[in-house]
Amino acid sequence: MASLGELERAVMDLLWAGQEAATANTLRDLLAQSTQPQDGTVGHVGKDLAVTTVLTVLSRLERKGLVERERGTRPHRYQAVSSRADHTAELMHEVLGSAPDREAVLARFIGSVTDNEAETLRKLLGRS
Amino acid sequence: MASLGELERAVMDLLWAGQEAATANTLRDLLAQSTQPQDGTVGHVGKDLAVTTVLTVLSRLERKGLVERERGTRPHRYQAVSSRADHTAELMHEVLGSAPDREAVLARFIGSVTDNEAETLRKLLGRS
DNA sequence: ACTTACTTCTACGCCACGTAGAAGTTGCTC
DNA sequence: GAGCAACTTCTACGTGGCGTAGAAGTAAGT
Repeated sequence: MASLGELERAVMDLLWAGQEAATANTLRDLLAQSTQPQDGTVGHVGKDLAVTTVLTVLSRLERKGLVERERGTRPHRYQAVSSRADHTAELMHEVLGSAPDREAVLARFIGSVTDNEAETLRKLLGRS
Repeated sequence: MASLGELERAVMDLLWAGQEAATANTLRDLLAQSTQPQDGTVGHVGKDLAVTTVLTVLSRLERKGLVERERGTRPHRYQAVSSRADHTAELMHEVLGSAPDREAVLARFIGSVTDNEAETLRKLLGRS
């Protein structure tokens, strides 16, 4: 239940980027903009999509529990359920969780982490 | 390019479990056995598959770079390219890699790790 | 040469996802 | 309060991955 499609990911990226809940139309516009001349934004460059397409995707994301919508307001407003960092961390746990040899995995994982990140991890883990 | 199907995963589990390279037939038998009365093995319980099915899956796994085969021997022998731990760790890096806020992700990640694992991680990270 | 074991090719059904039109609903305006 | 405009829901189609396997091709032993 982990992976997202390309468009789904693009939408999530937008939702994660903006702090406010967004409408389908807003998202459609943002998705269209992303392609403009000098594009800085990543992802799904400049798709000019129908609003219904965005809505379909949002529904699917809602079904997957990644997005929730306020049904009260007239144009429903959508927002990510959890932050990107939370979601990614959860994904990592999911990947790790399916392993019978968690420690071995962690060993490999740590083994191929950058020095900076190792330092970060040490700090996060508190003093040994 | 990450996720595996159910059968693909079952096959990988077998390849990861056995240390020797295996033939399609062997794998087919192992997949069939797994269902027997008192099953201990996880996964895909007791599918009685055609050998061609297993071969198809193995080809796909080969294409994905997870498996390699010796073409010399007459019944080709298949083996996992990397250990399960390596593969899982790689997956974790993949998940993490797609995040612009790696540190935040790591923070969340270790925030929800068991005490034991935190301890393991401290050991793995060693002193500076 | 014939049979037998093994491999490759081709294929079908299902489901996720990108994509969107058609149909239904709600709220504003005259 | 009837009609329009905006919005949502329903339905659907094309593509591609995966489970599944038969048909066709190839090699190896008798």
